[in-house]
Formats: sequence, structure tokens, C-alpha cells
Amino acid sequence: MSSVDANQTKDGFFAHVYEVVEQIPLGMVATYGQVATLAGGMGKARFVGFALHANPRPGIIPCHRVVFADGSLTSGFAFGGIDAQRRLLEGEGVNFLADGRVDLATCRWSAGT
DNA sequence: AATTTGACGCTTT
DNA sequence: AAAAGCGCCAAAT
Repeated sequence: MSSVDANQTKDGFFAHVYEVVEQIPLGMVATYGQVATLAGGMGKARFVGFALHANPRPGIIPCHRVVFADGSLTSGFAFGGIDAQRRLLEGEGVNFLADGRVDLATCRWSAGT
């Protein structure tokens, strides 16, 4: 055992991802790349997806608030369908574009807001 | 122990 | 403007 806590060293980057995603306020969305960057891993955007799919905290981590860099939602097999996710975000107050994309221009979350 | 895959993002053709 | 490929690095098999 090192001086570090044996309680936190196991997740590393993933833990940061969960932290960041949990910080996303309602009515806002963040992109995988953005979360990855905030989590301290610029370029590890894919792991953000992995981390969210792992979903260690169902109900706590609003994975549906995390979208692609261009505002599109996850490939369809997640959440039970993009339409379901879109519905959810709309219910939270997120605006959508006619293309079926999240209006990042209005709902893009920033750290510290 | 090594190889393959992976909720992505960006650059290049 | 659109499509394809490459890159990141860790986890799962």
C-alpha cells in the first residue's frame, strides 16, 4: 500500500469521467471529447464512452447528457434508442436542431458554469 | 502475455 | 462538401 488511499487509485481516469459527467447540470449537455479533456485525458474521448458504458453508478451518471462532438447522440443502441435519448434531453430543457442533434450552441455545458 | 475492440475526434483525401 | 482513415490508451478476451 502506498501512501495513497487504497480507495481511489483503482479508477483513475474513469473516476474523473464519472465525476465530470455527474457535474453536468440539467438542461445541458457535454461532448465526449470535452468530458475527456475535463477529466484530464485529451484524446481519450473513446474511454469516456467506455467509462459511461461501464455505468458503475446507474441513475447517478446522466450518460444521456453526453453527446458527440458534433451534437449527435450515441449510435442508437444506447439508452434504448436515440429517439429515447432525444426525448429525455428535451424533457430536461435541452433544445434540439431540426437534424435531430442537440443544440450545442445553447446547451453546451462548460466547467464552472 | 498478447491481441482485438472500443458510447470518439480530428485531419486528410 | 462529404467520406475515409488514423490516432488514444485502456479494458476484456
